[in-house]
Amino acid sequence: MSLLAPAVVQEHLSNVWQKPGEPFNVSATLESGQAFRWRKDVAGIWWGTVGKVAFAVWQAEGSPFSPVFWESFPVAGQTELFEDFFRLSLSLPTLYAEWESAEAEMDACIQSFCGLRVLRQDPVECFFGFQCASCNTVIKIERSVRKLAERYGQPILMPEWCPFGPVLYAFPEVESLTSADEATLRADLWGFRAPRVIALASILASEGEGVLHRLRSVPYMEAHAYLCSLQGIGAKVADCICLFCLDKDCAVPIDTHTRQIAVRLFSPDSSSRSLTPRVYAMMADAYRERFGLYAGWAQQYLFFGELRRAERFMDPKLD
DNA sequence: GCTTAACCTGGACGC
DNA sequence: GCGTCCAGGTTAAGC
Repeated sequence: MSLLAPAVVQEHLSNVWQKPGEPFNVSATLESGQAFRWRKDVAGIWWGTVGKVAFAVWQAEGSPFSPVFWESFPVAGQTELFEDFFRLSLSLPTLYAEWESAEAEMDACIQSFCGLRVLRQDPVECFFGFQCASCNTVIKIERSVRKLAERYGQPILMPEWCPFGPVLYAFPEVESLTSADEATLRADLWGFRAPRVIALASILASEGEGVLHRLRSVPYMEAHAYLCSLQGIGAKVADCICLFCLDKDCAVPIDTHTRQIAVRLFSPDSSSRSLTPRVYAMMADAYRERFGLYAGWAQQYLFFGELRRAERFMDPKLD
């Protein structure tokens, strides 16, 4: 493994993030199922957008303590936004010590995904991205969300050396989605979720600008209750939104993977029980009791480990 | 309070 | 090539 950045990185990514003793694993962070529109090119550079700003990010693979090179577009050097999105002000080693003493299985996850961070995404993109997740596969979610941005989002002009085209697209404004066409969304694989997108956009638009952003400043339970009150949003999607964009670090989304983990680690007797609201709450509380205020972050490590295990089971060549 | 079926559809898998 | 099953969920009806 070489820590030497490719020529294209040295030439074009002029900003560097590195903090002694503080890990940041770019690939694990962006591959762990939190965000659906980041893509890696052949040089290993990750490309994605945060609001109306596009980023290119590179780090030597498998080296979470190595420098991270990055650039933003169209305005260069958006350090505050970069550090905010990747939550780089949060120190992980302290959390690791707490998690390892709470759960033996965390040790292997931390070894494997050291530096994985929970993102602070744009609430509108996160909200609609996880709309697409119900009864779906990650590949199809990524395709559908990307299509949505291309149809209704604002283009961001990219430099000629960007391999993903002359423009990337910002995620659409809520107002743009209120006038989206259901048949078009269905053609983009949104399926039965298509009318929900339009209906939810109308509700959010009627609530006034920034209704989702305002949830960042209310307690977790209040934000979760508001999201669950919306037609088509259940406890799992509400928890994904709370964790990945609303600063609710204790939110624990219980899906098929995190449920398997909970059964294995905390409550083997619940393996045959249906995931009713009561069982959902019980499992999420079990994570919080064990991992504390950052239970959602700990869950993300265990979730990613489970995901990787499932991928290896499907395709042994990955070993 | 729990179980079940319906909602879309691409891809994997078995035949 | 074709049929069947599954996937990061939610909802409402029936019990």
